[in-house]
Amino acid sequence: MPSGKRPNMTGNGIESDMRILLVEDNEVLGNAVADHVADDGHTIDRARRLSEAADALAVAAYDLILLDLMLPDGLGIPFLRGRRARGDTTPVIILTALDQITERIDGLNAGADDYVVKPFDLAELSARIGSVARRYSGNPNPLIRVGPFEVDLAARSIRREGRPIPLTAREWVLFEAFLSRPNQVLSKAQLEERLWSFDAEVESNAIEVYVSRLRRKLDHTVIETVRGLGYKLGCP
Amino acid sequence: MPSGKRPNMTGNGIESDMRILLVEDNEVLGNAVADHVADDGHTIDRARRLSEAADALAVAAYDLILLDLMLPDGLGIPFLRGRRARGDTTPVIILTALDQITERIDGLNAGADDYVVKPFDLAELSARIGSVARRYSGNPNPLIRVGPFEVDLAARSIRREGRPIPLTAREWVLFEAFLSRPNQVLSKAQLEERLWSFDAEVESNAIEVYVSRLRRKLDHTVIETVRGLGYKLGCP
DNA sequence: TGCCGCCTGTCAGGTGGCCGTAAGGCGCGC
DNA sequence: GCGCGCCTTACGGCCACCTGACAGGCGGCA
Repeated sequence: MPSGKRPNMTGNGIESDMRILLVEDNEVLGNAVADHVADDGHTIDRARRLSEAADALAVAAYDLILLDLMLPDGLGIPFLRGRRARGDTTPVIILTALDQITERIDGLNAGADDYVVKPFDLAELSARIGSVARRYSGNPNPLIRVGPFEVDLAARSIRREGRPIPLTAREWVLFEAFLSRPNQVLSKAQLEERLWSFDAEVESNAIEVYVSRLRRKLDHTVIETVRGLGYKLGCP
Repeated sequence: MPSGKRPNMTGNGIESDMRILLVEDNEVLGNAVADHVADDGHTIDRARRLSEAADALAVAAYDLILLDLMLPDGLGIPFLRGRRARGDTTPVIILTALDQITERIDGLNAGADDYVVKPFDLAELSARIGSVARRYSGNPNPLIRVGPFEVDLAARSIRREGRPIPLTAREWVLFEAFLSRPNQVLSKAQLEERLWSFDAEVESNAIEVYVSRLRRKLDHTVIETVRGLGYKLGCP
């Protein structure tokens, strides 16, 4: 979620313009939705298959995704689940023709924020978009900037130039540890205690391995080695 | 690293930790937070009502306030707004329950720097505290000026005109030794004891070598030779 | 239920930096 | 000139660290 827009999203009912990705292969329905949403003042991009959606999401950050569940190259649910698993927290509204409870539940379980059932009233879609916007405007997770990265602690996500970087549980805890004591050297013992609580029976170079993995995923300059003492966060 | 248990070897002996005021009436949550924050190395004071908080703030300066919004003698938002109106800029992190969305937004508008939603992960709280520390870090750690150098003992870093100068472990310990006894001649025996504890026998000109290395990295005038006695820090 | 993929902790090989030593040179005092 | 203390450079050994690889575990999915 681009921070520049957040100040407008005060949750007072005043919704700012959002950048929305519409994933829908049906031309007629898609065009209608796109026009309507654009009329509402939002910026909308269009994807007609999951692969196109993935490309778009890799390039830019969106405030909301409108996701059809049946695409030419796959189903929306696994797609959504996969993105959530990788740490992407972009709000999602599901557009589904399958008026079946199980699909809806699957969708919400997979991490969707809301759904509308086709055929739907465009005014209802506007209302749902507004609802999601309001919900997230009431939850403007503060972003922390670390070098080129934007960290959202509540969402447990970290992005570089809008692109989310998936971290595993341990990797995240480690990174969090560095964030909690900026500009300070953390010894391996301190980090071990943080990662494995007190029952630390880790008798290997696990810390080194996780530091290595973090560096590979983020940037090799993010974590600085202080020989003989430990590690510290690189640039502030 | 031999022994490594000397407090002055780690550079963490100097506290760059924050003084934090926790304003929270819930005993269980408050104790948990207080313990965890203390474990992070910060100093924490406890207030259970706004009146106590006001008293504490009148007596001492704090680096950070953790503020619950529902206190027995009033709400946190007006309290915060009042302090901001009076020019107090102490960073504030709001502790709020999930269902207090509007209060959260009011809180940020009232001048809070961040918030965490109860129930929150203590590790996340640590990270947010670190974040606030970094955001407000004009000087998170006390800087010592030695001639053209800026020394940050906690971060174990030394800079010249902003450019960091990397020091090895031994070099740093040696430099620290001079810093701890400014304007005083240190004999080679004293320095050896500091560098190699008591046990290790060093039968060479190691001290001379390290002094030379330090001079090359820093400046040839930083360490003065007192022939026959030892060395002393150059600049006053 | 069984299969498969991801996470996790461990290990070993490799490497680069740090460390202590030694040796040669310089300058000061005698 | 000579001795002594100090400075500097060079070098081999060692160790902290890095990273690729792998087996076990766990959960998701068919």
